[in-house]
Amino acid sequence: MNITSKDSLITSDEIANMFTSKFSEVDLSLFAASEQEAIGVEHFLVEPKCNQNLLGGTFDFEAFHSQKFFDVEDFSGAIEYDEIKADFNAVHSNLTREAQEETPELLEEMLQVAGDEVLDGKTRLPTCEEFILDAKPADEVTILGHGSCKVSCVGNVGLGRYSPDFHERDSAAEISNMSSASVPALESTYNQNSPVLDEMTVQELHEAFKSMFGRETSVTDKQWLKCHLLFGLQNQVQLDNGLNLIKRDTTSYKIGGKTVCFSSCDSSGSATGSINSVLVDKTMAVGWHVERKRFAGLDTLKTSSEDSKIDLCSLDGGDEALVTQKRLRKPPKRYIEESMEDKSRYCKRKNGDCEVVYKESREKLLSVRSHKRLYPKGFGAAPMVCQDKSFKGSCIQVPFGLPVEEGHTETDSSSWNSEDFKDDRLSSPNEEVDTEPHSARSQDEICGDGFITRSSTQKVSSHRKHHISWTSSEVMKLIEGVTRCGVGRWAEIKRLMFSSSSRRTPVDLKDKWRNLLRASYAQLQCKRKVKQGQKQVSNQVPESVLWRVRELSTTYPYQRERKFKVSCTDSSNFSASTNNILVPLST
DNA sequence: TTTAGGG
DNA sequence: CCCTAAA
Repeated sequence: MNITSKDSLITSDEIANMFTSKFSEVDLSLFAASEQEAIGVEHFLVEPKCNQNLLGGTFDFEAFHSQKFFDVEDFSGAIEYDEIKADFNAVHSNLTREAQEETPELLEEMLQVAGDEVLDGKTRLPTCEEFILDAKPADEVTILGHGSCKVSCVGNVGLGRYSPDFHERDSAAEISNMSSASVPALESTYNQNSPVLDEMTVQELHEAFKSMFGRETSVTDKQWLKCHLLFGLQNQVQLDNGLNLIKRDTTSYKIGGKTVCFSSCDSSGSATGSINSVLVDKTMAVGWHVERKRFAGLDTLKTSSEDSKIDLCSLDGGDEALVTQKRLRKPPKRYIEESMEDKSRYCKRKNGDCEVVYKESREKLLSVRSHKRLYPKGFGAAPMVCQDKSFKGSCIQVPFGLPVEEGHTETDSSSWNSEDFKDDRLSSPNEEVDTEPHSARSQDEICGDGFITRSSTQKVSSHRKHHISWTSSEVMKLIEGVTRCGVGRWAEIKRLMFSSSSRRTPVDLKDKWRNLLRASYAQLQCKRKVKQGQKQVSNQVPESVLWRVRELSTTYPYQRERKFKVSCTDSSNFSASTNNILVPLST
């Protein structure tokens, strides 16, 4: 069942529209704060009934799947990162057709979450958004908008449980999980609530609410307060646990002399899921399933190609929060990894450099959205990454430049010295500091395991290779390899000449060759300009070697660098270059 | 997986 | 040296 009509195709732009203008027109009360919190309460409290109806058998994903009411593959496949192309109409019709007798309205409502009917939906939307918006100060609401709220909802509520599966496009599994596993937990947890919260008076709950969300509330409904507090608490757990940024066994809140603890199972176990689900509106099942797919990357940090990025930067006090959706270049994996372990706590604003101070509660709520913070490509030299507090810092800034390589000194020309380059073992005595155990003298094998020793000295999980200077022997081997195999056959050269060296990859060889070529060319330039005062820039590599490089480059010209070569020096008397095309000397 | 090329 | 695209 793969009827993807144009009507059901919702682009992100449309969603944005729907969530700003139209949606707010439909029901502004959803975004209201204190005075209308009652609405939130109402919606919130209504949910269980609705859920029971839905989940009591009427709406069963498993059944749907098995009965082929819609094709799960198509369903998941259609929901791509930037576009939601799911065939909601088809789903909708099937669902309603099937279950109309029982709770047609509820189904209707539920499906509107995902379908485009959401635009004119008179019925209320699931309370997840309402809830979160409701829990925020009013001044943020308009800025945040609906889409970001979605993210928060998704990120906070559901991801932890499913994160391990995100990379698999196995919607069937997820869906069946949803119908079978998470729902019972959800129901029970919801009804049980926290005993600690039960004991608390309304005043204490108010206090707790204030400390958690940073504002007062006029609502005196205990249940409502408890729900909100639970939500906040589970946010804590979620952040600490589900996102795996930091592992903590318990998350505790000091509330009016009482301490509410939430234990969190490590590594996103199912228990987390139950906690997560406490406040999830079950009618969101369809809706946020879709959304979740869309923002899957938020949780795992496993960046998959280019997906919708939630660009958020919360400013001091949270008086404004910019939420933009951008399509940006994905940051290098290393960048992310280094970000994760960076201890820096500073986050610079785009235009300034004020340190960001989050309010606790807001930070928790927002940070999930900012979890996958990306930087614009041309953003300057200091992209920023806002992370949640689990990092011990609101934001971290990772310099774009390469990490400073401590303790390594360039080998400079000493490796070549006046000696010929055959004395590779003598070369660059400072090189083996972290690489080659030169005691093992043999010219080829020295490279064999140096890498291992280096890895132990590296920062954990930083896959950045330290700069390893090329030794004269390596250069010679490279040249030899090029001589034999030709330029471009780096893998072969690697196999032939560097088989024992785990630290030089074919790409390295390629890069080195490119550098050599440049060096040789630069040398030519310098030479031609007979500026005696000019120090030989390329003194790292003996001229003879560069000559050889040039020779080879004429023999095996790079298409691209062809314009370099030959030029002067009568192109040597290198006999082998019989068939080389001597490019006429430019200028 | 390898290669080329940009950064 | 890293990253990505293309093959």
